[in-house]
Parts: sequence; structure tokens; C-alpha cells
Amino acid sequence: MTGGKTVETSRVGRPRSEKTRLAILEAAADLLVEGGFSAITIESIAARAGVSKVTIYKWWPSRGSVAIDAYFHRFRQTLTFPDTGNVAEDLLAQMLILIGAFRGRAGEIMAELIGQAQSDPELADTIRTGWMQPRREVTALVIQRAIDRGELRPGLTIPILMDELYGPIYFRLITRYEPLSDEFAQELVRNTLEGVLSTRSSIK
Amino acid sequence: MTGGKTVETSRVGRPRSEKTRLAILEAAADLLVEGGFSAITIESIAARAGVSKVTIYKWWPSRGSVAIDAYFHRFRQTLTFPDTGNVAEDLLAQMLILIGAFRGRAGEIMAELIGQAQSDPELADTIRTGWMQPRREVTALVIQRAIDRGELRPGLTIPILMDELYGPIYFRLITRYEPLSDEFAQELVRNTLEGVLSTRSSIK
DNA sequence: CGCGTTTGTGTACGCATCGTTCATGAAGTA
DNA sequence: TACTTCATGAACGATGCGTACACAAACGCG
Repeated sequence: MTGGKTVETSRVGRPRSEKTRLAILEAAADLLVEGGFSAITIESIAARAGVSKVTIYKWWPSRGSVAIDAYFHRFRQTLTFPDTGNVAEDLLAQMLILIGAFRGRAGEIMAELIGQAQSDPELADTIRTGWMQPRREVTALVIQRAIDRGELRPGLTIPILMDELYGPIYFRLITRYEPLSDEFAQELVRNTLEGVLSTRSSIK
Repeated sequence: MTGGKTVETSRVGRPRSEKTRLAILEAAADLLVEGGFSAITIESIAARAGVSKVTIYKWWPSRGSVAIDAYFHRFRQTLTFPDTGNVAEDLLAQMLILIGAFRGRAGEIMAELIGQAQSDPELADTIRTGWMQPRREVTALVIQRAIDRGELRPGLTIPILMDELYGPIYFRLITRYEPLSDEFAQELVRNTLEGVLSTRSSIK
């Protein structure tokens, strides 16, 4: 539920300390970067932020929710809407930004957060609505524009195409079977758009 | 490390009790099915199997390794090698078996195991070598045959194509954004092979 | 100004689980 | 029989959890 944002502060009484809120998020983000999700404990955050445990429990329901808030606080990127008129370029541009971030510490932490979400439905929901959803909306726009321009087949199911594009990325992020290289992204986009059958390889 | 298999038993002395080993795996599998990964604790397994904690610690290095051994013990499926002469059919057949299993409890548990693997490198390695690798080898065979037959482009990178096919599956398994339906698998295979560009939609 | 309300602190507690240690007995081989 | 290895049972210190209590701090309102 990411209590840090959804819990309403009442108008009367002592107002919530923004300084304390930020201290908690910064401390949690530091711990995430240094030691990963397992380094996040309510006690460690409280100690590092110079804050009482009770204060954290008051605003966040679980350590997972603090972690994801801290992640967004530090790694949230501005979503770009490329529009070059060429769907391959648009998709690739989006993708390169994402995997560029995922190659660093942000990727390792995201993998851990997704991992924890497998046994924490609330965390899973936060990731879906706070991370996946906005990105999927941007991608859906790019795809819809390409359909409107006649670049893509009109009959295709947009969510499936998005899974084809980003599923492999998250798969590599999580399995670490192969690296998230730029070349991978390039061939991924090309294959997805053009297919892999040899009967069409002569075309273009 | 899945100590249950890799730790060598010496030739002298009291031999390892097979009955105890199976009792541990059965108990762990039961707990997995009933309560998921979080229900797996060394203490709960020991209690259920009627076995000492120390015995478990002797043979497995972590609860994750017991869990994955228990999962394989119960859900290991026989890998099929379809060879119809049509790459689309071969891939789809493989895929339908997998997502059929993933729609059930086995899928939920696999998602949890992958999740835990994000903060347990040893568990991650066990999943790679014990689960992913054998499946990828089968798929690579199917793809290689199709290349040899001339069905697929010779220049394509096989690991990337495999990620295109199975990345979206695991992505849906883990994000639960959309269901793992048979229709999804069908469109996924078709799109992957033929591409999604409209300029080629008229062909065939 | 003083009051009520809400936020934040500090301490302490009971609880659960972890991973390990130790002494002891059981079950095989040489 | 001597030796080795396996398995048990009970106990331990450590860690983090979530909560309770009393108290101090900061704000709006009458």
C-alpha cells in the first residue's frame, strides 16, 4: 500500500515531519543499494535514519512497502515518449533506456523486489501499479500509433506484443542467463517485428 | 547445491537413511503445496517429517535448497521431444505442456522459488542448472532442426529466440498481469515466427 | 493563551525462528 | 570388537518482529 503516500494526514494536530519521512526513505534506499533487500529491516532503517521504529510502523505496513517506496524515491526515471515515426526506433529507444538502468544496481534491486513480491501480494500490487502500469501505458501508446500509421498488423493483441518485447528483458534480469546487452535489445526488437521465418528473410 | 544429491556419502560408517531422506522431501513438498515457500522452515519440515533439525542441516545448506529438491521430487515432468517437421507445432506443443503445469499449483510454487532465488544465488544456480537448462536444451534442439530444415533464418541467435518464446511466459507467471492461456501461447508463437509488421501480413 | 489532537521518541517486552553446540545412541564396515 | 558415520534430543545466544506504555513536540482552533 505504500503508506508513505496513501495514508492521509489529518488537518489538525502535529503535522507529519517531512524531514523524518525523507530520512527514512534515504536510509532505506542506502541500505537497499549497499546490501540489497535482505539488508532492509525495520530496525536497521530506524537506526540509520535516527528515527523510532514505531514511526516507521505507523506509516508503512511492511518492510516491503518501505523498500519499494525507497526504490521509487531514488530510481524513478522520467518516462520518455519517443515519436520518430518509425515503430522500431521508438521501441528500441524506450528499451535501451530501461535495460541501461537495469544493468546497474537499480536492476539488481528491481529483481530482488520482484522476487519478494512473489510472496507478498501487496508488494506485487505496488510494483504492478507503480512501476509496470505506467511503462506499459507508454508502450501501448507507441504501438497504437504504429497501428494507426499502418506499420503494424491491426489484429494483434497489444498486451501480448508488450509481453513479447518486455518479457524477455525481465526474464534476463531475473534469470541472469544472458546479459542485458544493447545488441540483445536490437535483435529482440528486430525479431519481434519481422519474425524469424526464413521465407521472409529475403524481403527487405 | 541441493545437498540431497551432491554430498557424497562415505563407504564406511552408518549409511544414510533413505527413509529419512524421503520423509524430508515429502514433508517439504507437502508444506510447499499447502502453504507455499513461506511455509517452508527447517523446523516445520523437521516436525512434519519426524526428523531432527540437525539432520536436515547436515544434508542441505539452506531452506531454499530443500524446497527446490522437494519441488523437483514432486513436480519433475518428463521432457518431450516433439518432431512434427513443423517448427510452429513443435514449439507450441512444448509450450502448452509448460503453461498447463504453470496454471496450477506448480506454477505458483515455481514463481515463489524464482522469487526467492533473487536473494539466494545458490538457489538461483540450482534453478538454472536443474530446471531451465534441460528445457532450454530441448528447445534449442527443436530450433536447430528448424534451421537445418530451412524453416528459420540461419543468422538468428538461438538464445535470444528462446528468450522471446519463454521470457513472456515467465513474465506472465511472475507478474500475473495477464493469464497464461492457451490462446496467449498460440499468438505468441505465431507472432514470434511471423513478426507483427503489416507489410508482411499479406504474405501466406 | 490554553486545549485538544496528532506526530514522534525511548524503552521494554514476549514471541518466533534461526543456525549451532553438545552429549548420546544407532547402524553399518573392517 | 573397534571404528566410523548417521541421527536424535535438548538447549543456547542472536536477531528481528510487532506491540505497549509513558512522555515530549508541533500544530489548529476557540
